[in-house]
Amino acid sequence: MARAQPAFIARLREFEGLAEAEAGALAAALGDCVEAEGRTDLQLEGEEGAVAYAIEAGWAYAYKDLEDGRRQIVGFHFAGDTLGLRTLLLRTSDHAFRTLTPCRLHRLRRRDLEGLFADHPRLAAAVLWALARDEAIVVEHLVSLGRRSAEERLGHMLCELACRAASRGLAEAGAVRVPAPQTVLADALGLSVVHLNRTLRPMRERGLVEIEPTGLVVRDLGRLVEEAGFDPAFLGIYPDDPDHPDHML
Amino acid sequence: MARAQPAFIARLREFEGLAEAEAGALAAALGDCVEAEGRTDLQLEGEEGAVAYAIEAGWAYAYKDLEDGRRQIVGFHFAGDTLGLRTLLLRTSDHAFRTLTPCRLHRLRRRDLEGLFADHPRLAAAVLWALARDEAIVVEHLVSLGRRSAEERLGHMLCELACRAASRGLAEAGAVRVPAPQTVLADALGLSVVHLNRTLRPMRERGLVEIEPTGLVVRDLGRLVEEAGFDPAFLGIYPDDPDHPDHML
DNA sequence: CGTCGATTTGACTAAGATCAATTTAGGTGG
DNA sequence: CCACCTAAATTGATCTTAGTCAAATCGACG
Repeated sequence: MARAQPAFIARLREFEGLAEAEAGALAAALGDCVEAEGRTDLQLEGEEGAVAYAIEAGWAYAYKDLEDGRRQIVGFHFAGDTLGLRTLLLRTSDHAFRTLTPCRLHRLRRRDLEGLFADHPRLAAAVLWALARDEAIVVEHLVSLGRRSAEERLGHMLCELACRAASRGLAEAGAVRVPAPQTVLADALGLSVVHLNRTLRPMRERGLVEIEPTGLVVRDLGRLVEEAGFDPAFLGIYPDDPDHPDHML
Repeated sequence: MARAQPAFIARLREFEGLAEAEAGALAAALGDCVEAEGRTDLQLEGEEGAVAYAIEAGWAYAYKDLEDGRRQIVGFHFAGDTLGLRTLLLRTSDHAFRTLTPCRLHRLRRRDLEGLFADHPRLAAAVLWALARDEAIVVEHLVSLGRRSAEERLGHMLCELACRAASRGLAEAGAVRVPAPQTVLADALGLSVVHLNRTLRPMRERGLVEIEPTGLVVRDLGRLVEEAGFDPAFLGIYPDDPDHPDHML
């Protein structure tokens, strides 16, 4: 029985014209899905050595804990994204991953990945591209933390998340749900929960976002993008081109 | 006449056992060096399309300007590092590069890189590794900006730079010179120059660093690493292993 | 009904920014 | 050699942003 193509492969193919054989080999390496509960840490070490994941469904995030309990969230990931690939490549484990919602994940073992690159070299180039794109997002996040005010950071991050999610079809009725509690958003933005909450208020009053028990909902992405002065170019997304597959909302 | 191996190739080889043919092809693609003056922006577009650089000598940094003049420096780069590779791969140009000192650079054209990956697929894996390592550094920087105090940030960044520089043989008599004025350090750390200067003072008084006209000099890296609680694991450097080639100072 | 985590609000504090001089040190021209 | 210029470094005074502490509220769920 033929199965639908894994989300990670679909995303790679948007960029690199992968041959059937390559896509097939990658699909074989991805194998079956594991289920993970919401709000749990993901294991990066299995019985067979280091693993990374390709997300099939659900949201997760990468974070780093400091010794004294402070925590910085590095980025959010969902269907089509990869988790821990860098860690797998570098053989270090400098940070951790945690689910926000229940997730369906493909395991990626280092051994399999190495074999894959040896047999299908173009896959290395494709993964290289995926990694470059992830890094562009991290860099933009870094710029926000270094030089933008709380309000600007929040606006930019919500734009980034909503644009990415929308471009992968995760918008519901024109709205994008970010299934993260405020504690998590605060740790991503380098803010205290209290200050995040206060920064959020004016945005809620203007109808840009809404807080629901299941997470924050971006109600008016267009206006948010405009008010935040957000430029989605670094995402490789083209929101103004209705003919482009990434056109959203 | 045989020339010494470019620094970038030497660095790749530390990690991936590249065959002679691969190293030779990469060396051919790198070609001759360009000279760049200190304190000048690097062009990312040439007559032949987008270019990136592999640094042979000198220091440079990647930065992003915001509309209103604020600036965030993303990272510092020197011999063996690459500049603009991500931009080249993604075909976007979301930030810029500027030299600190006079630099000797190899140009890397997109066309050449694509041909290289097609002919020598293991090079794609090697570059993938280099990119992963760069990203680990960016992530650590991001954590600093989000959750560490000015003093902690400064300590960590100096450790990172000094460890990296030392591991590539850029230490002089046990000291590492970071050829950056305080304005640049401040923009990297997300601080004002005034506050950076004040944060620097206690470190100078304790003899950890020194300010000289040509830049900041890290005098006692060991103590700095200890006081900052810096863990160089994410750099892929092993300072405590005298047998390892990365052993420093 | 009670509990627990998440959210919200108020009052106060602190880290770091901003503004405004002043000093320093190299480099330049005379 | 000296006067002068400029970019960088330094210092003081004041202001703002965001953090901390503490308490109250809310909502889902057993």
